[in-house]
Amino acid sequence: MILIADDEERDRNWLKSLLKENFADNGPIEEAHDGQQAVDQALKLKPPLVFLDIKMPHLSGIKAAEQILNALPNTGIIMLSNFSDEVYVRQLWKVVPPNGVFGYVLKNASNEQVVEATRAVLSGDCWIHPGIARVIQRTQNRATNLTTAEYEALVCIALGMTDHAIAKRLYLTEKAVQSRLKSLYAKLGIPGRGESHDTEFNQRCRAVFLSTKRGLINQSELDDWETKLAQETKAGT
Amino acid sequence: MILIADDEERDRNWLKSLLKENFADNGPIEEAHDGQQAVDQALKLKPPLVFLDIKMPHLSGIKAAEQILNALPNTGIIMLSNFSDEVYVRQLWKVVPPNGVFGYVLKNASNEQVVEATRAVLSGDCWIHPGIARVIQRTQNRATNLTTAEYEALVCIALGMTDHAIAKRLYLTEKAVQSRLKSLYAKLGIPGRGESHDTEFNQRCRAVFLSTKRGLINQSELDDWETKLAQETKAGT
DNA sequence: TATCCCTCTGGGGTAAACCCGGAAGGCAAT
DNA sequence: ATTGCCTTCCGGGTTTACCCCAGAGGGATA
Repeated sequence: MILIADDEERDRNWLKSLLKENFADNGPIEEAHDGQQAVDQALKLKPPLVFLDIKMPHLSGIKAAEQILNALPNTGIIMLSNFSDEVYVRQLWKVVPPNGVFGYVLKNASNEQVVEATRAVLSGDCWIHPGIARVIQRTQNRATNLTTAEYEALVCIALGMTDHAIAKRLYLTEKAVQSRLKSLYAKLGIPGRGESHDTEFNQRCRAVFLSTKRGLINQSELDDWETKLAQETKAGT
Repeated sequence: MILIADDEERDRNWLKSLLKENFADNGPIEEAHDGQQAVDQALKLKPPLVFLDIKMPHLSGIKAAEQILNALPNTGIIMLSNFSDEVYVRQLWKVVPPNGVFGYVLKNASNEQVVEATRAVLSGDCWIHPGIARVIQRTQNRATNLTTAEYEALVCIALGMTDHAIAKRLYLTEKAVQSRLKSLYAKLGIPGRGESHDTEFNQRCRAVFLSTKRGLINQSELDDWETKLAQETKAGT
């Protein structure tokens, strides 16, 4: 029994036919169309292996994985993602138990790679797509890894908030916010006003650009944050 | 004879099998792996119909279409895209001849939609994916459509440039840059400092956020702009 | 021709974003 | 406990981005 959760029909079909060819003895293949269905199906059917697309309506693949692993820690999880976004690796690291079994494959992976990953997870190993190896490296590097404080500030400026608005929202001084931003700029390697005379940057926008480029943040995540923000400010007033 | 240009093997195979099933009498199906190959193949084979993925290495689908249409104006073009990004519609509108024959389908289209689009273009009609209908509407709406000047400014702030840097680059006054930005903010509907007391925004970052959300700009386009920028500044000094 | 819109220009002001140094707190090491 | 290190926070300054006003030239439309 293998469960596939993906909102795109084409990807589901592709994966299903691939699994049917190579893993016919692992029982039937079930499908889910969003994160919530994936959790429901997983808790009911208790499959040993679940494929989860990261970007799904209602409930992201990460959160679905969290809920599934809470109830059934021995479930093997293979995440599917379109991009090697650092946001996701970052979140996933917090969710997966230290010795959990999981795989991470990009959607542009070859068929062989997917089969390999599936085989690995089924036999209790992990399989990480080579494309995100350096991303994981970066999340563990002191000089470039962002702290939670810096990450919060990053999300806020990416949404277009002012220092004052960020301060009010996070219960900080404006100075504290600026301090966070300052260290954020430093870690992203953005030159200040004095240095690097040939290229002038608006650090705030530059930080957003570079972070998006490196996959520290991405649009769909930001959209989630924005709706969350709108709800809280509505409740707050 | 039908030519398919896409850098993703999976998408090529999907499209190829789909075409073979439904359009077997249209001759063989040729493939290209990037934009440059697509142009070369098209000029050599002169196929009546070409599928072009927008996001390809070396040469984007848009530019490939431009070159192909320059040499063979009667070629039918069907663009493939992952997202309903306004940038592309914007560019495509300039490239395609007024009465040119083309289609635009998103990659999450159903098989039926692709067949429909193919049939339409082969018989001399256009086929536009419903998902981007409103985008096209927006590109023709006075109040929300961005002018070239505003678009240039948008790209620059998205890259993280300061007013001064933008002015120097576009040979303008800082005042002119600010003027462009002001009208840009207005069209995006971003409130200024005085108005809307509950929500404060850094207009600059907010503009980038909203534009990305609405598909006016996207990361891969910005990356292209940045390399172009780096080259020109290198040549300029 | 008259009208509209876009764009650039100018002066002059306010508030926000950024720079400097310094100091309180947690954490690890020895 | 002391020393170091890092993160986070604070205060006093400078620069940049944004605001309001008004006006003029170019281009398209009618």
